[in-house]
Amino acid sequence: MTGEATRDRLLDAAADLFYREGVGVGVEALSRAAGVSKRSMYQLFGSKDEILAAGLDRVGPAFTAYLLPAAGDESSHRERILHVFRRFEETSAAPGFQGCPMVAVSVEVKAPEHPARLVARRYKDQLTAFFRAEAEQGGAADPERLARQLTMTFDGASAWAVMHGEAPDAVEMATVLLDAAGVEG
Amino acid sequence: MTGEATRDRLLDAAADLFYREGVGVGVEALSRAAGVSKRSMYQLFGSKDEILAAGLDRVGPAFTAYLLPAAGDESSHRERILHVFRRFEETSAAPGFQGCPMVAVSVEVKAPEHPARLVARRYKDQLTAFFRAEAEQGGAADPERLARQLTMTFDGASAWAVMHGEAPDAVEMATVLLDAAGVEG
DNA sequence: ACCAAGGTAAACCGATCGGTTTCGGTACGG
DNA sequence: CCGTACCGAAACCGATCGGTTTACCTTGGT
Repeated sequence: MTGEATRDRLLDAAADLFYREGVGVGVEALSRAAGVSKRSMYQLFGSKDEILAAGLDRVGPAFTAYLLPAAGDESSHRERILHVFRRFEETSAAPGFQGCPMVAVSVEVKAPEHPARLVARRYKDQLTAFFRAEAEQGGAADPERLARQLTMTFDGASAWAVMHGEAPDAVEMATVLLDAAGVEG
Repeated sequence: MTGEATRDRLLDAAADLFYREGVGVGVEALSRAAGVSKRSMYQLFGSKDEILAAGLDRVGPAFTAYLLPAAGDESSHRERILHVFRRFEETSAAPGFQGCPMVAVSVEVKAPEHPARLVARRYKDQLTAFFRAEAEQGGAADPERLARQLTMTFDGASAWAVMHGEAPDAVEMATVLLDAAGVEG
């Protein structure tokens, strides 16, 4: 097996396992689940922390691509923003939903400068940047502020879903904020 | 030392340590930090999980008392709600803030029926219930919905603070929602 | 003065932690 | 046809995991 494939299998398993069971899972269990020997793991990465960060970085693009509207999307800026919250409501209702993976890692890893936390923040900032750009083009009174509020709505709804086992109405709340900011569509 | 005091010292240390370092801390470290022998720990509680739940339950009342306005408070319902977010902004700016302890435990512990998660949800529901009561008396169009939105604002702001190391403007966002729901004051 | 009750310290249990190393293959390029 | 680069299996390292147990000590009530 080529090194690329080994690396991919490892990181996929890492992302999945760390999300489902928490960052406390041991490298032994990870090795087993990934079908990759510890030897190979430690030749590809220097430590479990690096694997955690790289695993997050691997699912990051899928995370973004799933939430954001498709490339050729033609709907209004308001609708493009609401698309994110519709996607959210889909996933958060599914069994086994453990909250936003970026937030989960940031909460579980206490060291603020841990590489995985930097990765998590990067993807979360991507989401906020998307909101800001759409808010701006949508004519929001204060795009920066609205973007921050929408991101908080996303993560607040995520926390609600974790604690109550059911998705709250995130689209509705985003709508209120869009209305207040004067984003039509 | 009386049994009460031992129990209290243990639970205080547990709440503090589990919050600061995560639920992964070992019972050995907890025993050391609390100044309570493992023997005593396991006579008072049956397992680490029970200690975790009991520790959360011990700080719960302080958590609620800190956020909610004082008993004899005379301000408007709107102001009483905003009081919670002002309190939040105080704490979330402090160094070592790791997010809402109730959410943190719910994220770190993956088993949905873990006793500690039931405790966490109970206190979070207390907060939502407070919002709902104030929203109702404040003349909100849909008190239940507003209460849910305010709780999501609280937890969303908490997540933002964890990821960015600085408190977002939660009071401002709550204000937008109060305005939209027609709560004056 | 004495005896439980309840505390501590510390050894101990098997399992697992993150991480390293050894060994034996096996596939591929010269 | 052979070297070598990569791989997996598994032993191994000291440390720690959650939890139990033994042995000793302090304290308060009678």
